[in-house]
Amino acid sequence: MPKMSDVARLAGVSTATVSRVLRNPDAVKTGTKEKVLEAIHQLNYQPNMLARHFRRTETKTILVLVPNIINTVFAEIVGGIEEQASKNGYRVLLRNTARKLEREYGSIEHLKQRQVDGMIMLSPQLDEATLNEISSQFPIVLATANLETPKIPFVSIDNVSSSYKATEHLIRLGHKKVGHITGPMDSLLSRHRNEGYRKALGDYGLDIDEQLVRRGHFSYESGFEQMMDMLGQNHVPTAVFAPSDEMAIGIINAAKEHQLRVPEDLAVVGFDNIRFASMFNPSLTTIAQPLFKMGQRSMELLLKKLNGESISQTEHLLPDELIIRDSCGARKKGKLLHN
Amino acid sequence: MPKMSDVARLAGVSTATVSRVLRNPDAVKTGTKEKVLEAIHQLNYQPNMLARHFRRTETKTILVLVPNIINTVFAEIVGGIEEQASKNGYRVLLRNTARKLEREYGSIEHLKQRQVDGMIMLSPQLDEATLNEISSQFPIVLATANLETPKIPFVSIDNVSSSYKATEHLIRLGHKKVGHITGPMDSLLSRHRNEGYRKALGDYGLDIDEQLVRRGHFSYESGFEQMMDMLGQNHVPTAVFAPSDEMAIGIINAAKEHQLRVPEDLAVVGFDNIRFASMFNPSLTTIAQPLFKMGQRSMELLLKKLNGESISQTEHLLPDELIIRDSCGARKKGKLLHN
DNA sequence: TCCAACAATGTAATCGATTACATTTAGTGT
DNA sequence: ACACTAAATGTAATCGATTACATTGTTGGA
Repeated sequence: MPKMSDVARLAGVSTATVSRVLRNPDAVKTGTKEKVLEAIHQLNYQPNMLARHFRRTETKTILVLVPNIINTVFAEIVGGIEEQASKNGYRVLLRNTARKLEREYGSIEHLKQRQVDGMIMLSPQLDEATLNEISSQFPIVLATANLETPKIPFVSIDNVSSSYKATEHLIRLGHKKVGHITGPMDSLLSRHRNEGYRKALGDYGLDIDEQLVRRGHFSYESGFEQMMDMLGQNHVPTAVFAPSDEMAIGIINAAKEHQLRVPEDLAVVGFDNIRFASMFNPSLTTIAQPLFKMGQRSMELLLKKLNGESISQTEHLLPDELIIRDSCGARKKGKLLHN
Repeated sequence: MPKMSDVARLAGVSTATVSRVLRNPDAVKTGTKEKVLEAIHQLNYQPNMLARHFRRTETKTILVLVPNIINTVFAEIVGGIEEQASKNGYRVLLRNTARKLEREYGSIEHLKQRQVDGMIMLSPQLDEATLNEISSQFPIVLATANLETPKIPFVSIDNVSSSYKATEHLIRLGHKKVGHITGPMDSLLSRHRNEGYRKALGDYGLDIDEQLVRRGHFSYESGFEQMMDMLGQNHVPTAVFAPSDEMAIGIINAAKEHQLRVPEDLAVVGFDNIRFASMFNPSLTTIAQPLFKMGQRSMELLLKKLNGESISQTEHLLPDELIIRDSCGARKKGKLLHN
């Protein structure tokens, strides 16, 4: 494996000049440059990246922390990040936290040791104080995370307004008893989606019936179980808003177990617009998050930080969209009733 | 940021000793070791990994090449790889090839430049000669890939026997007209699944009706379209084997479009046992691949290579399983008809 | 023609951990 | 107590690219 000094010798110049040809070509005369490039070509020289990274204290690598890579929502964001990263000469280190707090802490070590230049955290669980602390020392960006007091750049959608929109849609279809199964309430994201739901009911003069609000945790299972339980009572909703598509599917399957037709007997709106939302039966009305774009944007922001550019805003809310399909009952034989 | 020489000074020893305490503690007297550890603690010293990696020409990082991270099948394998890697002090670099051959070639550069210690390729598209060439120079392992002439360790399931099993299951349920929509035929994996299907029909004395065999490419869309087309003909199967669950769902939806009931009018068996297989309606009978385990195993094999251990076998076929649910008609009211 | 000013190139120190080799210390057997 | 081996520690070179600073070359203007 030839090194820079070999190239220098062959080209009859110093290593400094070779280095300049590589990293700052304008500082070298054309003739010299050609000699060097020719030597590089002849020897098939590749710079030793480990040496470069060591010397420059940079890695051209970023860390992406994912709660669970198997979740398509995260996988899609990671896809966006990776695309934008590799387009800009950065590599992506993937780390699964399995939602364990200690693994999030562990990643800080990685930054401290300069093993990566920056980090993007998807749905971090660390508290804001800790996150701010990290952010003051290292370039980080958050994705799918909202902050109470935003000091760190983050990319998200407006979870309150999107949930409002979803709930409103059900209300405008004539539903008075709109239920909601929440995500885990220690997550601000879940609280926001809950807030949007409540706001919509309030704005339309509907009382919030706490019996129709259950706590879940985004999963199919929690949607199914909570809905089974709710339908076991004699007090039952005619529509439900779920903060994830998986949950919505669980809810629909629970309804089917109870011989209810969806959307006729129970209208359902989900969240995320995962790939299967359109394949399911009935196809899911849902809020589409621009996941891939969110990933790209997160990386763009991180790149700015890495290049020392200032980021004016911290909140980066991308537009979401209510996608109307069959699970809400707004479409009859391909025709839309409203919206 | 304190460095090793700072620790050495504080502990009153040489850097060599500090280095030994860190990497080869048995070579240092207990007393000295304690002094050094105390100094490390006092200074909150963290070794500079970039320096270490440079000096040792190793990165403790492996590259994982994925055709498409958004595909849950790959995401799950990556999950297994990541788990096993981080357990062993390795980090995982993720690279999406987007099924582009040039990106697979690009990854070889990464290896050449010693930016990673090894690589795991998921469903590589490179030809075997090229793969062998890479493998002779660098530690690599393949996952979800079968090889015609196996010289490189790879982890897979036996795609022929699993497809045989799936098809046989349909035949034993009484079906004579069993169709198949294939994956892309430039992939050995697809050809193997096709082979298993044909073998089963042959073994049970059924002729292969080429009108019932269509070419697709694993996707929902291709399943839907091919099935729509097939059902448009007057020559129609009573059962279909699909080489992916996504495709199976597409097939079922196409059947529904044609007012066919599944499994009564058309029995369907899928492949992969993705998360949604059990949530779909009807729930999918499918071949379960141990994806997470396949990821783990791939990493285990790579670790062996990285540690210079010899790997006796190249073929590592993990057990798959036929999961019987509702889409094949073998279960009636919770009871199994056979198997 | 000569010198100032700048461009181009070279010299050598540097990044921080590792490790071959040298030296010192401890331990063993007679 | 002595010689000798083994254990413990130290010294200093090394990995390869980068870059501050030094030196040489070039150009334009008087």
